[in-house]
Amino acid sequence: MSQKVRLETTSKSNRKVENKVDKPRIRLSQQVIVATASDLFARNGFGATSLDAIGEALGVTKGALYYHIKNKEEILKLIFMTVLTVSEEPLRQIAQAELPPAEKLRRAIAHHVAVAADRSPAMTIFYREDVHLTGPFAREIAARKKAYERLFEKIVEEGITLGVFHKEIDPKIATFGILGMCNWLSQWYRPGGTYTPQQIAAFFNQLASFGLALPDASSL
Amino acid sequence: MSQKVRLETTSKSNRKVENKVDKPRIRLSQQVIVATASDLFARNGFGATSLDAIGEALGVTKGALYYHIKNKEEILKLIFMTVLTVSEEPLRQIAQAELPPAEKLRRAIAHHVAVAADRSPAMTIFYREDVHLTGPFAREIAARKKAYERLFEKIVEEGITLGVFHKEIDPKIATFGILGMCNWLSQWYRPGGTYTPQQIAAFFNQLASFGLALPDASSL
DNA sequence: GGTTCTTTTGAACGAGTGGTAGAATTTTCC
DNA sequence: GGAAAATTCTACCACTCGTTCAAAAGAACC
Repeated sequence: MSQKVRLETTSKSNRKVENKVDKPRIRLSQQVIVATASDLFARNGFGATSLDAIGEALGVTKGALYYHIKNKEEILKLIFMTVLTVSEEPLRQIAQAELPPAEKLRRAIAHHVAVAADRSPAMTIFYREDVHLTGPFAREIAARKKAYERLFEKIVEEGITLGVFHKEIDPKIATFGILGMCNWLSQWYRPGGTYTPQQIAAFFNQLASFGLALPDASSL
Repeated sequence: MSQKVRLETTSKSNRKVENKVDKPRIRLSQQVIVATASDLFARNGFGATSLDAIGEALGVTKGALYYHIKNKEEILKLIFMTVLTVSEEPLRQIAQAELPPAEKLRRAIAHHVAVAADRSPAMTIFYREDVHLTGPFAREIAARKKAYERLFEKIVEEGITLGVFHKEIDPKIATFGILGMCNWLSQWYRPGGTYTPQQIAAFFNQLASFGLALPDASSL
């Protein structure tokens, strides 16, 4: 049939005499499958990424994948779980802490941006491929996603209640705005760019807290 | 699987009879195909939406679609073109107008939010399914998307140059933030919600221009 | 009614998919 | 070295999908 031509990596200790490829030869596991699949899903989409493609990226036939995973959807589920696991607890800590709302918001943005940047592929999948989840798991994810947003919203509400945030802006809309600002990272952020995630987070906090306009401008 | 819902073609000529219950029986055309496909693509994803499903939604076999469209990808292309067509020109007008940057920004946000709200399904597809575009068309879309962002960015730069916007925030990052805020609408906006697109746009402008924090707060 | 043009059908196709089973291979451990 | 366990490969299946096309059905016009 069609023989796939692969690039040969130059810097490998060839253990077997075969004109076969020498791939990274990493020990297969659920973890590495999910990691590799994340990259492919993020780049090409979940539906457009075949198990053959995942196997090939790992230097393995797709049959081998099934020893470590139940099926394709399980990979997707694990990616979603990873994002939630990494995201939820830190935000809960920040929300509960004894801090002024402005500081909470700053930390929440920093946290969210950090996750979005560190786990860029997973984050992309999290917000793009949720339509492929089905059944109770889909509902669980939706619920936890909403709970996460709610934590953000509470911080904004707290600021308004304490009189340090404008009360003209609806907390829900403000939350969606700020989260959208952060989540949009997955559309443009690339590691090694001009700014570090920390710097980006600082910019976003500046924007969300004080806006673009200079206070001494002509307007009120 | 599901049985085919039969149109009542058995009866006599029914040119003016509109009281059908089963299917809309709209005259097939490229336009209605694209419109229906947009809804399905937005809800279930491009890859997961079959031509059978589109045909069924229109009360027609998928073969009939091919009289009006070249192939599945063309539907996607048309959706992308629609979004750009509706978006580009108005923003260009705003960017070129003789207005203070703050007002330009306000109008740009209002415009973008309006498009995102009015064309919610198409907008969702525009930012989610771009991985399915291939060849020169993919590059063209990417270029025009970037050009659109650039117009936004110019407005911010102008504000900084004229000294009415903070110069601490990188214009590119600020633009990504604001656009992200708006584009995130596709994740949560539903027509008929609590706020109108105009109100949402006003909130977003408030946020982007002045931020959440009250100026007279303790901090600097 | 007859002719022509437009539109839809229905069936078929070929490629590609996720998934399975068992043989084959490699690793582990004694 | 060798048995047992762990892991991967090969071959295959059932199915779905996008696409094609000849034939049927409508519509329009005279």
